[in-house]
Amino acid sequence: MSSSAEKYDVFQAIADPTRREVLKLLTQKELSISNITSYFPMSRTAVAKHLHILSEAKLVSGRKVGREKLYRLQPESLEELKQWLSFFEQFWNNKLSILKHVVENDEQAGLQVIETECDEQK
Amino acid sequence: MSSSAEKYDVFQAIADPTRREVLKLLTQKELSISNITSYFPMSRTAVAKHLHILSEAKLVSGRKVGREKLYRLQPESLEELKQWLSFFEQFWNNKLSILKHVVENDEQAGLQVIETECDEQK
DNA sequence: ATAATATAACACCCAATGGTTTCGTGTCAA
DNA sequence: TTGACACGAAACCATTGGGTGTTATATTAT
Repeated sequence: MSSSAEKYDVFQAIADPTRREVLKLLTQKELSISNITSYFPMSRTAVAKHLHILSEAKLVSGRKVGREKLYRLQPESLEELKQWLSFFEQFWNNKLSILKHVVENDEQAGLQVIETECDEQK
Repeated sequence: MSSSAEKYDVFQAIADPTRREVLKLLTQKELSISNITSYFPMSRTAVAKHLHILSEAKLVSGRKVGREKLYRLQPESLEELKQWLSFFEQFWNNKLSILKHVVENDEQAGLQVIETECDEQK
């Protein structure tokens, strides 16, 4: 690891529950690696690796303060995720309205009904 | 019964570029496995595995039609991702002021509280 | 200076991932 | 019925990821 090229993008970075929890922690304030480690049942080295991955994805940034390294959130990088999501938003709003229609007419099976119901081909 | 013990959640499902591409394809219309495979430089089995993962994450659903299995997008599951994202949204434009505010008033322990707490722009 | 602390840098292990191929089964069409 | 097609399941393999521990280095405190 420790490659110069970035192997991790935002999508991979947030795929891990531990890393998502770290991000949540960092919304509070800057934290050192050891400090963050105290919240998790794993070694400091493991947490440092997670932080390195988050750092590659530009979701956090670390600055050296004395002998500690303080990490802080860099939430702007989540913009990429938001934009990716917005592409699908139109589709699932559409789906939800259809779902509502289905539920109104037949309200037993819910989500599973839809897959045999609406099939608009382009 | 909301199923149980799913190996793959939404976050892991979208971590893979191939799977994201599959989702994009499925926004157009239902597609069979072989049809989807034609878009990728990998075997049909590999694509089927990706589809299985997407299915576990409830991002797609498949129905058998004759000897084909047609997959369709199930974008409602992206709602979970959207909600996760919305938690951080409040931080990435005015993160400095909020961060300062949080540090001054309260320390940790309130991770879950914060999402209902500070949603006002300063 | 010395000791204690915090992080970095490695080497190593195990499990999971992502791909392959092969084989079997059910389905559609001559 | 026969054969091509679409899929599923399983075995298999290479690579990577996340975990461990150990050691090294730099900073702070005494």
